[in-house]
Amino acid sequence: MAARRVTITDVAKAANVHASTVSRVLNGRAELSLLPETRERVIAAATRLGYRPSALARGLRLRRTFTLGMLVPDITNPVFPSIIKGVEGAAHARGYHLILCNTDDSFEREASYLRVLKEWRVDGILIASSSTADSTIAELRREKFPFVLVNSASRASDDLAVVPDNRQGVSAALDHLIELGHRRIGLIAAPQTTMTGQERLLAARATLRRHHLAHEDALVAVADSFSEASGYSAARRLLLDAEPPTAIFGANDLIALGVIRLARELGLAVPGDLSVVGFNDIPQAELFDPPLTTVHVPQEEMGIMAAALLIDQVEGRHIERRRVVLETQLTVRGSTATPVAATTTAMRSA
Amino acid sequence: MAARRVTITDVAKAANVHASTVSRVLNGRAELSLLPETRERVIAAATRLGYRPSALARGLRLRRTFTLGMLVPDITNPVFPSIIKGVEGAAHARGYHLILCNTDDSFEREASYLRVLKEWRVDGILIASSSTADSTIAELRREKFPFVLVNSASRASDDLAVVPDNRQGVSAALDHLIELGHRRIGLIAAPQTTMTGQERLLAARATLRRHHLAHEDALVAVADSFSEASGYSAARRLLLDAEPPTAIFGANDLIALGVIRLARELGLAVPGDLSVVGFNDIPQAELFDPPLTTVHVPQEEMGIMAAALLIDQVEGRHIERRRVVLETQLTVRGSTATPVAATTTAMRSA
DNA sequence: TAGTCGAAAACAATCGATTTCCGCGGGGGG
DNA sequence: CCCCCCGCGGAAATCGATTGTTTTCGACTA
Repeated sequence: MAARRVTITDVAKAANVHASTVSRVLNGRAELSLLPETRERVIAAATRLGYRPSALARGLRLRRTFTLGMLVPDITNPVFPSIIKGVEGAAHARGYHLILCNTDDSFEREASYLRVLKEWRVDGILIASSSTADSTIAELRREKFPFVLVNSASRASDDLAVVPDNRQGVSAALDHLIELGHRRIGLIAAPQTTMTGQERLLAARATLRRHHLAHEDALVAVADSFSEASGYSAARRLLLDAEPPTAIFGANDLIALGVIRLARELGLAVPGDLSVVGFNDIPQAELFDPPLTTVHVPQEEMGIMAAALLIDQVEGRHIERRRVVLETQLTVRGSTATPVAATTTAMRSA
Repeated sequence: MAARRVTITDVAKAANVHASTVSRVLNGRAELSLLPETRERVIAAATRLGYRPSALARGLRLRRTFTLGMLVPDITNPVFPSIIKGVEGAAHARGYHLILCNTDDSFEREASYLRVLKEWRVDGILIASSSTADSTIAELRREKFPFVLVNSASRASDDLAVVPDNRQGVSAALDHLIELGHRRIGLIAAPQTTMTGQERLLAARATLRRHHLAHEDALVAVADSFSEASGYSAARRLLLDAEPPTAIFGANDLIALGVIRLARELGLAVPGDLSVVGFNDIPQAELFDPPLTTVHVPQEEMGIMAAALLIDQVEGRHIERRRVVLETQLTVRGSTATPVAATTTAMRSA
């Protein structure tokens, strides 16, 4: 291995002072009385030796690490990189960095990582992992460990959270479909073990009810996960039905893409035979075939705000809103259109 | 804050032994002589108190952290999540975890993060950041700090690296275009400050030369980055030319998507008027409009192998191949076709 | 000239673990 | 009967920083 790392004592020796003096020079507040001459000598020695303080030792002593942990369920879901980017940027700007943990939608890995993060004494934790067991969160809450939920809130409304306005988004998506003339609208919900999954399904049902539309069980399928594959297989249950829907709302974009893939395989034209709407507006959504109509969520901003909220809490700053709800906006692209049946009807009646 | 953390001394007191004994019980090798009775007492106390050792203290003492750092240039580029997932999984399986750093293609952030990672005494570093300054790598090399390059190798062939076979991939892509009948093939290279950029451009030129095809400057544009936006603006320089190419090879998928976006805006049909090939085969590549013909790179596997290589090095295991080159495979989808001109010519000659 | 004050820097405790070195007591061999 | 060795586990040093407390020393005052 390389030559022994340079420690504070090495610098002290080189500058002919005591280690504590080095520490004071390097990060003491300005009002500390130190001879300018000493200060310079220390700084010179430190730079000459290329001294870098050990984050481990400092963290141990300070009981602070300036590090945040982040739990993400599946980093290959394109929403998350955007969120992470936001978090990372905001954290960096405020002098923190990030330990990222991919939980792969597994409770065990989530629990395991949470333990690891605590062992590392991260100053706070961001949880984007929507399936997070309530018990896990409850434990954090009980321990008063700083944490913020991103992209999915907990039932206990007092937890810090940054979320998209699911209700508004879902409602806009379905309003759009209905306005286009769709009456048989299929829903592919996300796992009901997740708050996001529950909220979006609830909102969808409410919207349909508001429009006095049927929302029979035959029109609802629950995907196993937020992935394209799950969307694909859940879509089977709707599209192979005797009376399939003319439009499908997927609880997120990947699910919607899964639907589109199946539709294509079945020879259904999208949006000709089937309209599809997603949720999130992942990057490149407009380059898909067809360009995806979806509910836009300000992903990077969500990350930025979550990091800010967490750091505010960590630093004991006053927090105004404990739950930040970000507005969403329906982005209409090419995957939705007037249903064929409706067109025919309209033409007949004309 | 919560009640004081449980330390090893607390456990020791509870079990009526000395702290050193607790340490021995909890992670002493089996051959250590300890009364089974003591062992049980300690374990009971530890679980009862919910003892979790401080990674900070342990790392300080052990001079090992079982943590890897990873530098990524742009996490929103869909190749990276796949690679990261591989790295993360492999690391986790071997008892390591990951600090992920998004450098945003900035030298400064890269340097800054590298410093941070060393301060944290990570056991090794994975560098996927293709633009990494040579000086940075040289420093790591000089310090004998364990590191592995992922997805892009350094010129110094002795560095550990896991890379796709750029030459083979690029050549397959261009062979394909040529076989389809394309003669004016445009190249959109990636930044020539990156090894990946250089290698792919070099390989492309070599392939064209092999086929005795022109590769005039008018047919080559260099993108500023590996992003869709850069691909888009670089494509301008080729497609707005008096005699535009009938096919374009983009140095990665995002660049290719940028080309497609521009083509669409210009009213060019892809692949009708313009064939496009990318590199990497990012997730969802087949769902784009048109489905992207691209060179498949085993991304997750690349991550897995890189992590394995790094950990092997960290643990002092013997390393067989210092540079792992993974095979690529051209995946033909919908974005490439016979050029219109060629068709016409063929028909004429028929 | 002794005493006081204050600035500057050294000393030492501490964070929480690991590990080397010892001490104690008992059993076996000489 | 004494000594040695071994099994068990305690004491203390160590990793590298930070920070409250002392010490030192020069200047100033009475």
